[in-house]
Amino acid sequence: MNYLSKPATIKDIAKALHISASTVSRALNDNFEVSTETKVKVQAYAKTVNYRLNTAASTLRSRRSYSLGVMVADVANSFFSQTINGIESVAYERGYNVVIAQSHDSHERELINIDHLATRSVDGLLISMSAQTSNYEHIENVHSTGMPIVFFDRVVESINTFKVITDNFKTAFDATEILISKGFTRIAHLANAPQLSITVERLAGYRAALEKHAIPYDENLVKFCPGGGRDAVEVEDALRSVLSDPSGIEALFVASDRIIIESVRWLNMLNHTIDLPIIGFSNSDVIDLIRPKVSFIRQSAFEMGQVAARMLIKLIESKYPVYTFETEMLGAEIHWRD
Amino acid sequence: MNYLSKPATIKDIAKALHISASTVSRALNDNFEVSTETKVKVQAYAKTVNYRLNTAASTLRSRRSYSLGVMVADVANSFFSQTINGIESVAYERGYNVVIAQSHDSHERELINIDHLATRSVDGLLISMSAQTSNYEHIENVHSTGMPIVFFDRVVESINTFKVITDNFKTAFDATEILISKGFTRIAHLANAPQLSITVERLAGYRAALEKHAIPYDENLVKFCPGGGRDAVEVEDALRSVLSDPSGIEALFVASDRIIIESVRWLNMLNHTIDLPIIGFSNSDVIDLIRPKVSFIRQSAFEMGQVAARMLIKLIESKYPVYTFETEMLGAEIHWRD
DNA sequence: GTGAAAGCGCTAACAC
DNA sequence: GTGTTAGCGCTTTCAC
Repeated sequence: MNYLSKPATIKDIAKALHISASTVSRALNDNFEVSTETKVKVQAYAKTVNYRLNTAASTLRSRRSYSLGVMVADVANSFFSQTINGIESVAYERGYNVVIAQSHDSHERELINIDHLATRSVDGLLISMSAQTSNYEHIENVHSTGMPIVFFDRVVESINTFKVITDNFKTAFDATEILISKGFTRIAHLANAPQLSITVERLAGYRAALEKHAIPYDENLVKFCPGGGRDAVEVEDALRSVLSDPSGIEALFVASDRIIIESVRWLNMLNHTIDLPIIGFSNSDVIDLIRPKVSFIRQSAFEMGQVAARMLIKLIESKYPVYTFETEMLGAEIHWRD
Repeated sequence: MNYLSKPATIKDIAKALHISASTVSRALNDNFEVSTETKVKVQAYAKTVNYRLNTAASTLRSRRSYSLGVMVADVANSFFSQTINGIESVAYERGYNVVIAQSHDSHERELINIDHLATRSVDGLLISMSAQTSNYEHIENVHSTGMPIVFFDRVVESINTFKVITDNFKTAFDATEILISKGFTRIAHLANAPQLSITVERLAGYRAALEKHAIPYDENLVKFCPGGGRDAVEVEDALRSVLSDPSGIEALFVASDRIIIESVRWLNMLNHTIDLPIIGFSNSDVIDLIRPKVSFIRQSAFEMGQVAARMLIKLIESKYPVYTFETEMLGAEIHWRD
């Protein structure tokens, strides 16, 4: 317990073992040029003195930090926490750390955090956009410095890089069609913030399904929640609006977890006077315990994290500049509950 | 869009402005010795060239990273995500970054992550122990290097530093007493992993309440979940065991969010043949929507994060070694639901 | 297979 | 109020 003793450095080890600092560095990095003998000796000694790499020095010199920055709206959101777990699983396996930041769907917070992450010497960035962002200058800024970026879930069309998304169009289409197959035609759609890529895609899927079945699209049945459902009042307003539609509604298609929760909460407050089939996007692990029952669409969040992390590491480790970028689409599972 | 151009350094700015690098550094750090004139000039120019501090260099030189490491079991756990938000709110205000790592309640993962965090040059650590940890050598190791540490929620008694906890004894006592006041005497207790501080404290509160009301303590009604409820089977086994008690049980006191969820899920699978009042610790924001209804104990998670962060920053910024440490206790709210 | 030397970008003592 | 200088701990050529 040598309290407050300065951590041992490579130099210390070199001195103690009567070899050069460069050899110690090589031995610790398992460099093939070093003899097994010295490697073992160095590594053993390093352990006894509780040696810890000074990442700052290493990063400064090698220009590699072996850490990935992740930017999500909220870690409390099940979808994102699952994505993070996917990212971590790949990152750790490949020798990378993960640094997480939250935008809380605020453009300002996102701006600051992207900047923090970028300056905090990460080797690359995994980004899912905040609901309140419609100006992408801050992203373009770091991207233009050569920082590798991969978007997931909520992407920016105009920035040319790797992206991983759910097949939102198809999934929303299928979900809407299920409602139609149950005989519902007056289907309200509670959407997320209008500028999000996922919002646009899901709405398009919903519209396409209506169209296919010759159900007229009624814009009064579509309500956006600019705060992403973060504000209970906006959800309440949206719900109230579609529920008071003169022609009535028969079912509800909800584009996000948080909006589902607030909708259900509000419906519960009305003491179950309204019986409305609900289907929506949710990766919550307790959605099955919530009453009234909601049917849900589960995205492949963990897998999305994995794919995104693999893309990013590929980008980081590429010896040559990458000019061709792919967008990978993942499927989702629809769980219908009567 | 000078694509792939190397980021500007302090030297570049110095050269362009015909001043020295140190003045630039001072100007960027808003040092009082620098004239307002040069400050403005430097900061303006820095902005035009999109200057970003190289944290690695800064940290290496100043031995300060202005970032706090946080170690929790799971960011998906509402209690922890709320704590993290509290930590962030204080950290940002005081100019610190937050780096989050998850143990997933695995001792091995915790070991690796503590090491990563420590080497990732954070100025201090906020730690909530994993459920599966009973050997604290890895913590003692980093602590002995002089790394400031603050424990929150799940603390290690034997390590002498600042700690923030919920008053688990009192809260568990009160909750148990509520059940008793409703006329229940056969109250089962589903506990978290036995080595966690919170488990011990909550169990003690439960016992004390029984004792006060002269209800005999029956160890058959107390079941631990070593995995912290991470494994549905362990919860199922625990439940099955107390439910099959020959003398029967009348109510359930559950010590953790995850264990509540798994309990409710299992009870639901039995098709509501069992009607059992449940009270438990939960910071979930959807606990009110779950059926059957559960009464819940809400900890001051956000506040706990704030207090812990303040303590840590105090520790970090202290000019002199700190020898007297406090443990702060926070209250919790009990929400009874009929 | 190992060593010597240079330097990453920044900060902070010291000088004036 | 500003400049000079040294060096944080590490990696990586270039020698041999």
